[in-house]
Amino acid sequence: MTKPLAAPKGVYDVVGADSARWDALEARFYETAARYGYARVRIPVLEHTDLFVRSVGEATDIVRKEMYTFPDRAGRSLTLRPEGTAGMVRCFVEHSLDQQGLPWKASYGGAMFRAENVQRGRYRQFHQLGVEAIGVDDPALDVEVVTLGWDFLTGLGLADVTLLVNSIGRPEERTSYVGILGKYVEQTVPDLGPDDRERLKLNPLRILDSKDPRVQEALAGGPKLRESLGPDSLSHFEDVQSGLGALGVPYVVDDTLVRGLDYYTSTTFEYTSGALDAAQNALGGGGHYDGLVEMVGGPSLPGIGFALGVERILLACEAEDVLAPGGGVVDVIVLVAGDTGTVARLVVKELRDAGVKTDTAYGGRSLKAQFKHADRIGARVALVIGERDLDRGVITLRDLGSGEQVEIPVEETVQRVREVMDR
RNA sequence: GUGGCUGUAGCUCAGAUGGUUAGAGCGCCGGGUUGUGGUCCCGGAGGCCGGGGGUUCGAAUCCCCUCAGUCACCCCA
Repeated sequence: MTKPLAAPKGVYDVVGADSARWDALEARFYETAARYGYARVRIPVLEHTDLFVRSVGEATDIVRKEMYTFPDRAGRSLTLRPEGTAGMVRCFVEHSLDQQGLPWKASYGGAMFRAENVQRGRYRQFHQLGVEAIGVDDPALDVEVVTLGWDFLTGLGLADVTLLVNSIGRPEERTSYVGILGKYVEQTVPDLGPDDRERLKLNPLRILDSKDPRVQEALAGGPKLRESLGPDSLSHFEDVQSGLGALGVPYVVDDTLVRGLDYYTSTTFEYTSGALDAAQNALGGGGHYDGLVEMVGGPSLPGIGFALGVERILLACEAEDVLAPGGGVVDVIVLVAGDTGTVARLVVKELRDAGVKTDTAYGGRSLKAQFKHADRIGARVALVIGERDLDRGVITLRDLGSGEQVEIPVEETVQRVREVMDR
């Protein structure tokens, strides 16, 4: 016996009904995105490290301590993507997709990697579904993107979802606010904790997330980001809000909503679930990224998008008891009684060719055991290919739901099975 | 990365103060029904008690380390 090997920390297998739910979730997402005109693209999991350092931002936790980075055999530094937007923008730039009509609207999904400590709803390999719309600056496009995510989440049956929106303005507006804010906080709360001191140094806007009640109290009476925004930013944000209102999408303005990636500008938003534990309640989020395309080496074009966490959504669905897995793995199981294996396999093939999900019992076990197996895997119909019946040109069809059982001519198999399935 | 809690059969969990062959329920396999499941009855298989080291005559039980999970912080999906 070799030593049992387990999956590494923070990664896991998705098996059985969980996998079926996963498939259903993904299918719903891409279908929703397609209805909004977002076509699916597939981008690599591996990128040059520099892409993330430049786009996500050197000061972010992701880049500073959470990336899976390693040299390839030629010594180039590669990184397992910690998020999807950077790669999507790189794809857009690399293929000059701005030449194909703007905005470029695309959806994507897949595994992301961050070397964080593991918790429920937080893994080292986790999965996101997202969209990006690049090339046009129009508040109506913001509204479309935010609405798409909202439609998808609520369309799953989730009721306890809150949409938070904010505007963090242009970089220069933010810089001036950060200066005011930093001074204000330092003066009001001179003995800041180490966490907040670090925040102020590396990413001052995140002081707004402080857990220190004194800081929160000070912030309540302090300068607001909104007050540093220019008229363009303000009117853009107002248009977004009125656009959401016009479509009946409920939102909450949260002026402390600051996202952790450097490339965000202007509109930011987040979907949270009240059904999840407070610490891990974000289902997803996104925002505008107006300097990113240029930063990656493309033209100066704006973009907006979001990413949703598959694991978080699945957790929320579980908590709200929606997105129940559908039927069994197979509809029909073909059982063998006596020396009829050859005929049984032909019947199986015929059903499969006809598009019926079909399995059969292997291993030459007793009919009783075969029936138990049929029940176990959730088959709806059992066909018994029996030696005695076959002599008369018939097989036995049993409806496993009702227990009704009839003999049918073997050549009518597909047709009779369909009749049972349809009722 | 830091701290708390947890780790016994496929799953959920019992195993006071260390003491003989580590148990239950469910599940699985077989039989009762030589061709009939989901109910019932009977039987069986399946455990380096997460891993390593230590204390002890003796460790699932106590100590240390390690791995994994979980919760919180941090951060985010």
